[in-house]
Amino acid sequence: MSGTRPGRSRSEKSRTAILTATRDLVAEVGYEHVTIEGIASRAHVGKQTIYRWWSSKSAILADCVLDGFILLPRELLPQNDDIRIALTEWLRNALVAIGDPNNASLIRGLNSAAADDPDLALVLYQRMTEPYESSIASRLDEAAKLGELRSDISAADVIEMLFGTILYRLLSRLDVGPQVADNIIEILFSGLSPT
Amino acid sequence: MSGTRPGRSRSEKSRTAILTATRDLVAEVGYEHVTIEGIASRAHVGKQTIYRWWSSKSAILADCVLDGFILLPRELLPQNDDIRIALTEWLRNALVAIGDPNNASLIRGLNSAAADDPDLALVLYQRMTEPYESSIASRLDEAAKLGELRSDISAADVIEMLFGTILYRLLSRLDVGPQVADNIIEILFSGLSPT
Amino acid sequence: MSGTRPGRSRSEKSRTAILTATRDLVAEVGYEHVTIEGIASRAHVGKQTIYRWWSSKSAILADCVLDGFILLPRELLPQNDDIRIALTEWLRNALVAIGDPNNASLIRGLNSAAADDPDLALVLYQRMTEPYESSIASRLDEAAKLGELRSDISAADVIEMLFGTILYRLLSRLDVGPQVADNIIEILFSGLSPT
Amino acid sequence: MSGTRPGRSRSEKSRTAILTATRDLVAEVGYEHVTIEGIASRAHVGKQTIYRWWSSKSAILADCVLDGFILLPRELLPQNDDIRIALTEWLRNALVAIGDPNNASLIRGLNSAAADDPDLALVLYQRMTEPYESSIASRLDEAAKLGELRSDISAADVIEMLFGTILYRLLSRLDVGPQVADNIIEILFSGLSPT
DNA sequence: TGTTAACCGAGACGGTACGTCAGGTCTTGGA
DNA sequence: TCCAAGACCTGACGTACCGTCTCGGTTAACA
Repeated sequence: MSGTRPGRSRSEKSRTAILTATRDLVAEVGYEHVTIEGIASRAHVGKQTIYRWWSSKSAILADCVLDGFILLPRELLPQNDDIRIALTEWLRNALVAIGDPNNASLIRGLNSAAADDPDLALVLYQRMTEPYESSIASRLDEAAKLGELRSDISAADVIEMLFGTILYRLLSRLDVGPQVADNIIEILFSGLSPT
Repeated sequence: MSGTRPGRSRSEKSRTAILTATRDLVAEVGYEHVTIEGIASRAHVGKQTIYRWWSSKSAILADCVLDGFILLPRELLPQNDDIRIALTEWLRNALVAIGDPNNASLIRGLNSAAADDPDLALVLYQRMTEPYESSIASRLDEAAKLGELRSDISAADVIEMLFGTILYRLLSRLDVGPQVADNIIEILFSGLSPT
Repeated sequence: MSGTRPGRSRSEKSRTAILTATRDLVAEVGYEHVTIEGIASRAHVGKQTIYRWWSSKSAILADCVLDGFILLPRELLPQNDDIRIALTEWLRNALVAIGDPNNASLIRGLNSAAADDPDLALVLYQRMTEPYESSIASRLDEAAKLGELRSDISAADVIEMLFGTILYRLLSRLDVGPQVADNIIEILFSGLSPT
Repeated sequence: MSGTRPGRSRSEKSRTAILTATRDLVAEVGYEHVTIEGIASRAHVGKQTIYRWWSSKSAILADCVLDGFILLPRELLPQNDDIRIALTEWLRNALVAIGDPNNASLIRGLNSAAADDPDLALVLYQRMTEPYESSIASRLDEAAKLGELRSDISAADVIEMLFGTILYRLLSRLDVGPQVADNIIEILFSGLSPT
């Protein structure tokens, strides 16, 4: 009653080589200029081995993300008492990380892949932001319970505004300097209305 | 006494046909699946005529934007006395417009083009958002003068947060329903801090 | 225990289809109007398959000749006791064969290919005339031994004059009627000097 | 009742420049690689000026020949008393002339043009060989009258054999050394039959 | 002395074919 | 059954020329 089939089993070595090569190539030349043949060549792998396990370039990239081959520097939310200071710090770190050309290329690549394969966009964006979201969301909820924040605001909406602002800066500019972190947090916390 | 060069002059008809075909194809099949040959064929134009005037697919798309062939529904800021109500209305309209599949495809296409050609991203994003930005910015400034808004906040930062949030929703989801407009504006105006 | 390289081996079917299509197209439209795309299309073959194995149009034609895909009607020298009658018969047959429009087109094509690719001319002309030459040369030598011909004359020179005369007629005229065979042989055997 | 039309008349300068450029290009790169654009560029002439007066590449080449822009070194038949010595000398000179790479290229080019445009072949070959033929033919006739040659042989046939042999050597070999002149003349005069 | 019409160089136009790159499939021999 | 290698057909790439069609400008005969 074993589920094992006859024949040679999948080569973990090839799988790893393919995902590594894909991630590196996306960072180096951009998603659009990555080719299956280029991946196969760099990974010392036959094209058929790629097509046997993945259906498209974006699917490989998706696995890169799901298997942790692509990992933005996971800036954990600093354990500061003041939620506002913690968030400012985190945002500034995130902007610095994104400022690294390698990371920026990767994000732009993921962005292209998502634009090309809308069904994939959900998976990609969720996995990319998930680790950050969970820590931020719990911190926001906690702060709300402590009365440091309004409690009638959805953490998801806040996070969406944060990530959207970061992504927009990345896509619309070549530089994504961290200097705006303070402004964003100020607006986010105090709002536009005069006091 | 003239600076005109010898030879037949550029055909405005061909130029228009190429830009129109490009815009339509991007909306129909997505930026990555648009081919120069496809554009030439649809525009009844020789490939060389395209390559004579543009250096790449993204350059054509850039001209589509610069020449107004791609124009998101230009939602003017409603002339409401209350800046907050006006902005909410505008954001809701914008989200509805972006919810139209045709517009969404175009934006996704522009996004891909920008990701592939970073030097172009600046032009693209600026021209895309320019008409909205100017009207919103002046309205924000005006409101700040009237004391309806804080005056120590950069309108550019606010606008960036608005557009970022919209773009993020578009890219990370298949639907971009207008129902979140209220939440966003609420956060933007009142901030997260408890009153 | 084998020198075979890895990978799929060359398709004999494609090779044959390409050579056949080339030969037919040269005969149909003339060498100059044959295109690689036309060959590929007629042979139901990818262009790359052609370029993988041949470097130019003339190289394909060379292989057509070397592999026997182009074969002028191999007029064997009639087994007549009299060398002169045999040669006259043969020359007349050759002129008739060359008079066939299909054959004439092929020869014209080979001629163009040779003119375009001098390094190839040698191979082409040798292979084209080889079957005739060997039979004629041996017959001439034999006749010389029997005292029917002068023995101080190079058979190669004689053959060259024969083929040259035929080719010249083919290239310089639209018709290459067989009626001159007698004249040529008469000159060749008896010479111009008065008896 | 004058036939002259109003308007600018044809530029002789352009016509000359076109024919010169064509002749030079054929000699330099070979007939097949000569392009109309190349001719226009080299002659500092608009393409339209070429198409206004000629219908094809081969037609230009025909005019080159007809107008004397292409002229093989016109080896006149030496005025030797002995027709045989005169012919040998002439043939040797002709083979030397054809041995010059520039001339060989031109002849190969004319040959290609003729192969491509059979209706043109007649004109081309006739004009190319005409000057030689006339002098040789008259000399042969004269010799026949003097009893130095058989009188029942068509001079045209003899000339054909001579030119055919030369052309064949040119096309089938890279070198066309003059050393065979004696052999050819010997065969031509004495024939193959044993004395 | 204009006017008219055909010429001229230049060069953009819609196309065809070039030779190359990559896509996704199929076929080798070997693990 | 998987694997690396690599040939296969397909289709798009960006370029070179084709033959045609404007451009502004020149040049001759006619009015």
